[in-house]
Amino acid sequence: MKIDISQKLPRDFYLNDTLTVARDLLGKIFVRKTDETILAAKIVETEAYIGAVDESAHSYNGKTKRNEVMFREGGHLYVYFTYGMYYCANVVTEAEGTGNAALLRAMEPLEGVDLFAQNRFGKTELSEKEKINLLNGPAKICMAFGIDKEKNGVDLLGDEIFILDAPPVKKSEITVSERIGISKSKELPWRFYLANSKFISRR
DNA sequence: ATCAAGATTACCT
DNA sequence: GGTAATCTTGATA
Repeated sequence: MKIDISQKLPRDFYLNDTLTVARDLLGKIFVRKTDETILAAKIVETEAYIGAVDESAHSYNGKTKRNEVMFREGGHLYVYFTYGMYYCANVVTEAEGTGNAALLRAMEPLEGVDLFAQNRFGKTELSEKEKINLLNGPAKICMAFGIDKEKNGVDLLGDEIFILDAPPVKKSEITVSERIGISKSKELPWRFYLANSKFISRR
């Protein structure tokens, strides 16, 4: 696959309404580039977190040292540590100070599968089940891409981690549901995924 | 100062 | 289906 950085999503994409950005991220290509390697995957599942009204958002009770990046201008990467062992990555949305983001929940591997496999399982010969399991969860994405607290706050308009545009996904291919793994504001239908993807975190 | 919860995953039966 | 692992954060039970 050719990585064409002229296709990088512009700042304006991230400044839109959070639910719109979360939905429109489906089908886009998440990329991490280093000197030696390119890792790329298609986003197939996201969730929106909106601080002002959403009790489950980290930003609900205002800015803290942990969630400071969520309050930056849209287009930054918010990485947090949870359960004592995992990282999860979000795309910050809307204007500076709003405290909103879209959680990256699942992706389909495109480029750099051997490195994804090495980072996740310590080997490159994978079973069919392991291939499906490379990126089908928020913490798995961070393991496979090698994303940790060092990447918290990275600007997605930079050259290391960014998202490439792709043709819009048909509305009929998108399923909307309640979010996963939260205990508050469960009823909000803010999870978006590609209904026909094999790489969704949970059915 | 203390402590419960946590935007999860892997492995068990 | 169920639960252990593991530790930072932030509210103060």
